[in-house]
Amino acid sequence: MIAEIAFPVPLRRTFYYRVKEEMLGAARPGARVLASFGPRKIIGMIIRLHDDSAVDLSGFKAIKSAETLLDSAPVFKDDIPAIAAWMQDRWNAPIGLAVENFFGQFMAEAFPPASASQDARPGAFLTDVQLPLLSASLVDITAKLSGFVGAPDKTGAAHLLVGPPQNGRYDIYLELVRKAVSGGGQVLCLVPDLNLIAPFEERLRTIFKPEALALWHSRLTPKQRREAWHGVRTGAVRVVVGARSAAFLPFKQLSLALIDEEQDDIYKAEEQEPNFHARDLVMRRALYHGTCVILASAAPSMEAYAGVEAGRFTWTDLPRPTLNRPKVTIIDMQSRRWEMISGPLGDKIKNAVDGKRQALVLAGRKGYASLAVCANCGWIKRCGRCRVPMGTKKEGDVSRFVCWRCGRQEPMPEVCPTCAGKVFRENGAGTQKVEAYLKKLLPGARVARFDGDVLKKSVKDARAVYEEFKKGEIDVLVGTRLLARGHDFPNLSVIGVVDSDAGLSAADFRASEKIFQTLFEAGSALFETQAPDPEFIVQTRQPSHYIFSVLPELDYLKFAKNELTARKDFFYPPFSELVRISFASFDLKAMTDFSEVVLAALDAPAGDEADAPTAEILGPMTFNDPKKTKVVREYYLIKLADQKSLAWCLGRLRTLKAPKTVKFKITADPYSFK
DNA sequence: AGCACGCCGACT
DNA sequence: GTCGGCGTGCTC
Repeated sequence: MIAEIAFPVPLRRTFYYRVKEEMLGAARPGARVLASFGPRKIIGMIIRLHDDSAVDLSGFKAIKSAETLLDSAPVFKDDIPAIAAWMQDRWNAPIGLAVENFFGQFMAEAFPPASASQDARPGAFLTDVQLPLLSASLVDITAKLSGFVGAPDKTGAAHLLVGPPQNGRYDIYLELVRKAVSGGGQVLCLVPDLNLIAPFEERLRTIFKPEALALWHSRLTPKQRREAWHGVRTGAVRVVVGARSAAFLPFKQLSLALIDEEQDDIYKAEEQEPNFHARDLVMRRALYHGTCVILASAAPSMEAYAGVEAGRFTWTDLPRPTLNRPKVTIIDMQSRRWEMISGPLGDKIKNAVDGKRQALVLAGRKGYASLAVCANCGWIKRCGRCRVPMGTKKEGDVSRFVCWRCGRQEPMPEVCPTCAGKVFRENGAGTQKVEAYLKKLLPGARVARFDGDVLKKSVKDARAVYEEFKKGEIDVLVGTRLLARGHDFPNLSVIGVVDSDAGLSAADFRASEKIFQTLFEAGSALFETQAPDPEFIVQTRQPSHYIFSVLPELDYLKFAKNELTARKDFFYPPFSELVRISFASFDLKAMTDFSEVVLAALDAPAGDEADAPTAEILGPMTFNDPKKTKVVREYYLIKLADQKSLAWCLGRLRTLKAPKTVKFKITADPYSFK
């Protein structure tokens, strides 16, 4: 018997080992084995087993034998070999690293199989505390979704719960989680970031005993990590609230997976191998657990929405008050190049304050300005490390340069180093600059700021600012996108967005989606306000962008239908699978020569490979690396019809090795286009 | 990723 | 003459 083994190394391939006689009975795909790998001994996972005759072993000097078997019984309910292979086909994740992510620090540990007795009494995990009665508007919604939890399917369905986080979303979560656990299963609650874990856990803690509840995120101590992981494995833990890496936990029997803010692209792990998308991974795992997946969002991703259009997913609306539909105004900033707060927006804020109402102003970024230019000679300060233009921030009366990329700070010189000019023009509006401007514009008004810097300085102070605004002790609050999502301020009458198109990159096919989502979430806060005639004012330098033609109605469905049609017409996800291949080199010719080789490899000549899919190729997009001016870069986007073609394409690309002078990177399902 | 092998610079 | 820098290559 021959075993194909994946090792925790960044290689997209398996290795052949002989299975020893005494191991024959117990060796099976999914079992971990110790084997000598080059000069060392490491733990890998059996991915497949073959009869000796079925494998061509010529061309190998020797075939080693796997030494010891760690697992006599499966650790995971899921088919990990299949999932890891799929992660390699889908995200170009090295198969062995994909496997390793499921075990984490416990990869080399052997554990006794979980006993069956531990999950005998689901009631034992609940406290005696009863959930408060649901408000009438939530009863039907909860009943509908509960039905899915009780009758999970195996078709890969998901259920969308659509609406802003305040309107009872958490009340529904609690009901569903309780129902799932009462039915004898486990629950995974995935949240986008660390600070959403605590409030969620707090609410769960009222109905679950502490030992039945676990948190999972990057800042756990080793001890907490161990307890949570083994608790999930043995079934002692019934509910996990975690960030995206919780998608890999060894659930014994998952009966509900809840993905909060499903549209957040933080769920795509792109910076580190193995790359994966937590939402898609959980949905794949759900197939093995027969789990009900709930995707919650105020503005669902196009992937989720497409599932609804195709009839694969269901859609449930949260109640949404419609009496206070805000008036939306788009302000064209092209002719107002030097204005930060346009006249109309300034007037509305002033009116709001005069009428004892409140205003929220969202700026594109924290800090003061995004760019400082010498007014005399045009000199621009650049970061010594990153080569990107530096922004400025103020501490008291002292201005400093800050790099937006690496955070490095430098003192601002008295005079321009090239022309000795004394005046710097500071372009681009950060929260500090907007705050300063509004304080001048509205003498007497109470203006405050809430952004990452305030939060970093003191969480308590930031909290206080937030509470003061909520209580009406602050008239105008200036903040970043941090403030856009899911708040209710009853006396809010105006929301202004200063640089709404700051993130509208032409290269990113998801740019419209992202901008609509943030603006929609921000605008939605006005649906909740008690103030009459709320106004949502959005400044942009690209008013002709189609996003601003659908924004005024603040109608997600209208946007989604539009956007989905555009995606279909231009053959973008979710209608195609995307691969980005990027090249970087000091040597332009070597780079272009190699990229030609790569493109030729995808363009399978007729007869050479009959089953080669057709790929639509976009590019090259060429640019200089701002970090190192001598490096040239380019990338292509490859669009493929389905996951099978995607797997073929990645397999083909993997066989190509770049010359030493050229850096070559493959990104499957890319989310960032900087 | 590790780990070995290998080929050039500064040391007891 | 040797210790050790990290470039390159390999793992069934």
